[in-house]
Amino acid sequence: MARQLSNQEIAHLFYQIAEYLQMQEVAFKPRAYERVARAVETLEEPLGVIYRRGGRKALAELPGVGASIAEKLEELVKTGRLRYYETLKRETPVDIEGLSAIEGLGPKTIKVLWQKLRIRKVEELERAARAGKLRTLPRLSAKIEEKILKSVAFQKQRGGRFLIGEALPLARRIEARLKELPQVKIAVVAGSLRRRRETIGDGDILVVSENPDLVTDFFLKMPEVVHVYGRGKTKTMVRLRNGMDFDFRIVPQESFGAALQYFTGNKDHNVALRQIAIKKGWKLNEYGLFRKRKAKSKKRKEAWTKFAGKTESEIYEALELAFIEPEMREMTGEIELARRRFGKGVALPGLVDYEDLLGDLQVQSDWTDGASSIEQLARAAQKAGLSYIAITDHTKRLAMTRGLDEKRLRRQIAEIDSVNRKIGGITILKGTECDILKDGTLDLPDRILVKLDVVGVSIHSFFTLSRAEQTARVVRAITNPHVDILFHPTGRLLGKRAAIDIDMAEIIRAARRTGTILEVNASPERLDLHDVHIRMAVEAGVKIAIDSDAHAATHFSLLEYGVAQARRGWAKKSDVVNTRPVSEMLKLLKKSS
DNA sequence: GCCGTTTTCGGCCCGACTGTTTTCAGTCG
Repeated sequence: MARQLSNQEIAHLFYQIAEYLQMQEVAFKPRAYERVARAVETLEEPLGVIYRRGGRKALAELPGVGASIAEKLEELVKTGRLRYYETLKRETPVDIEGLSAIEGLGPKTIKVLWQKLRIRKVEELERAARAGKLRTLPRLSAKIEEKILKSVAFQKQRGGRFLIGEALPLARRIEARLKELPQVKIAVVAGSLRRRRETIGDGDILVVSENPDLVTDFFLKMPEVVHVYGRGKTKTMVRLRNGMDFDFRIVPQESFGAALQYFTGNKDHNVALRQIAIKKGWKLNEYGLFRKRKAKSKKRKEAWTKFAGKTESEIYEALELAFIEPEMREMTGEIELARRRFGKGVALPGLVDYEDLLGDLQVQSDWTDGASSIEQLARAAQKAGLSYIAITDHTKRLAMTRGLDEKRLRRQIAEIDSVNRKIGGITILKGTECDILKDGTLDLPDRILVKLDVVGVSIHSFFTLSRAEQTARVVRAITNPHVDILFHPTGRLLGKRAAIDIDMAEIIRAARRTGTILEVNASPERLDLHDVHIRMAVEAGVKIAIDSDAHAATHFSLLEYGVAQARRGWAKKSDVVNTRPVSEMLKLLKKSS
């Protein structure tokens, strides 16, 4: 049996196929392969699982997959190989991913480099550029050699995507600075940052100003800017010191809505909107929504009149769509939903809001690996606008954190009682983040769990059990009648540790059966559950809790990322238990039901 | 290669910037 390729690997393969086809100047096919690559990347289940359940037919039901691509996916799942790809690779045996990652290098140039200079990979490109060999080729020059060398150097120091926890604060600092300029009417973060994706490739910021030159100068003089890729009247692209690329766009006031819509994306969502416009005989671009003007004379070839574009909602309205929140614009069914909801005055689907959280159900204190005392945490939470928190320190199996045993937890319970008496206006709940042991039993006995208000459980060991074992382990843990919440269900650490292999559909069914709440952990390197699983959970009627997992009094601000993640998972306020006052929230936990 | 609120065939988003160009190709988002 062939090794099972991950969805990510299959997507990479398809991206490469798209590049090869572009190289051959094949029309339209590249986009078809890219579309499937993007779809495969965001699937919640491995393709192999989908195939074993429903065969080639199930593959063909994926968006953008027809008969031909379904057959190729089947071959990949069954054999781990794809002859079509291998043929393309044989014809042009180049490191197409590495080379296209170089700024300004696309399939056409890569093809010429291979044909004329036999350049296959980045190191060979670098050597040829240094030797001044590229300038002998058409459309290339000494200047481009320099550009390529600079880009190669950038590539080496770049660490891929950035966590939203780093990228968003950086973008907001830039946004705030621009807003202080009297020439700037509006400055707003757009792109994947505005959609609050968990990781960010490039930053986007949109500005309305009547003095673009001056504002662009100001932007380029910021201390963070280390390189300028290009500068124009409306668009300027730079590299920042932390390695992140940043696009800066300036539009006139009357196009602000259209520009914000366009620069927020995502790409597929925008394409869908433009297609709707075309069907109505209109045109949509970043300047507005246009309809054809009646031709007065035949000499004027094309005349368009703008009739919407000042605000985003105007655009959606004109296209007969209910307004779609940025976090939902990922082309995963939001357009269809917006079409159905149009004109019914219903926001879709009424997402949980950034102001909605009243409590936080996972907080660690200095009793284990947190940095702040229970009292400090409570006061900081209060300042952050919360009316309750649960102290959920680790348990003894996690020895490196000095995890609590039954005895110390009893002492902590007494301590919480005393802090609760001392400070008013906020309720401190007694809780735990109890370790799930290898066999699915818990690190603390029931007789102490029953004393607690909030019992969270989580996995911190045996990350590599088989899917079946891992699933059974967690199902057993949450079947315990004292367990209220499953904390960070997949255990992933973005950029550091993969998610455990677990059947999330089964976990969601078990959560539904047992009344267990699933956590959306707001810590930027976790953001766990992720969006597709939140959506599955919410659709199944499972409640979620958005927790900061605070390890210090300053960490309650992280809750924002958890709310963003929940919104990306289409969660409503009513789906989130800690949007409710403490007494109501407690009623949703198991022991009360 | 995919797909259907005009279509099972004939379409497929659209504009900015760069460099080497005298009118545009390539790349990017």
